Amino acid sequence: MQRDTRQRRAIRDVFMSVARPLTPDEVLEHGRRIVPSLGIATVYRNVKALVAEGWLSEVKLPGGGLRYELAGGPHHHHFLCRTCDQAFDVDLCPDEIEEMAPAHFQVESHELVLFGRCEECV
Amino acid sequence: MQRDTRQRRAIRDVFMSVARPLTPDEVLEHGRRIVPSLGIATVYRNVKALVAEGWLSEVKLPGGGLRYELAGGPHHHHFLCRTCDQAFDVDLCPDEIEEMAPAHFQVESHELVLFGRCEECV
DNA sequence: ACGCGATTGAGAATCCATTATCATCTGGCC
DNA sequence: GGCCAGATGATAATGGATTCTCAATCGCGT
Repeated sequence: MQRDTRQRRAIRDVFMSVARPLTPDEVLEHGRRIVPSLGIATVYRNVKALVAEGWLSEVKLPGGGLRYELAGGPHHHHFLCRTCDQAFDVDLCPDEIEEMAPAHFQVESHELVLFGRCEECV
Repeated sequence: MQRDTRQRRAIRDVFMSVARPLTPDEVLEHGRRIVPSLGIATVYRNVKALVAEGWLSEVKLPGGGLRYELAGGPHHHHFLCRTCDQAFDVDLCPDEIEEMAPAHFQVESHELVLFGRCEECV
């Protein structure tokens, strides 16, 4: 059966305290403040498992690789800082957004990304 | 100096006739209908050169690698078909979109992507 | 405390997109 | 037609993200 390890607990704590989409490297960096020996393979394994059990969801932003965030939250979008490459949540969403598709196209979901400089990098 | 080769002409023709963002592989596939010997390295080289001279622009969509489209067109967004993975243009754009950022964040640009099934794949 | 099977972590291996290499080919000028 | 530097194309090499391997470690039920 699945065991409750320090590493897995640390990874969950990271997502709960940081509250924004994180790359595996960011998870590693934050997680090592809790469990210094944490390895990247463990991050990938646990993130994958947490996605499978529905606790995390994948966030695909233009450009780089996948990020992950707590699943189950309300609909929202993201802001990607061009300077520090951190992603942040954006709570608003224009409601007419899915009516913009070409005729005869079926829209299933959408993603809106703002690019710029975050508060720290302005 | 730069020479006007069959391959480069074919690649330009592909973008002008297809009129949607293309991956290098899609450019190769379409280009081979014009110049069957076309190689992927030539596609990458020419696409890169066409971006450098401002004739093409890069399109970064969530997930996979880069796509390219004719530069200089009006502001627009994209639709990505989950079934055939082809990208299409979406001409509309909600105008309040860049006002959604968190306070103290500077927005420089934005990207909106609709996901679903294109006309062919419905 | 014991034992075992799940988990970890370091490094190797893999995957995929892109770029470099280099012998061959070819546009454009004479 | 002939030259030759730029261009091509097959293949190898690269780089970055992710996964695999496997010996060592460690939850957890007994």
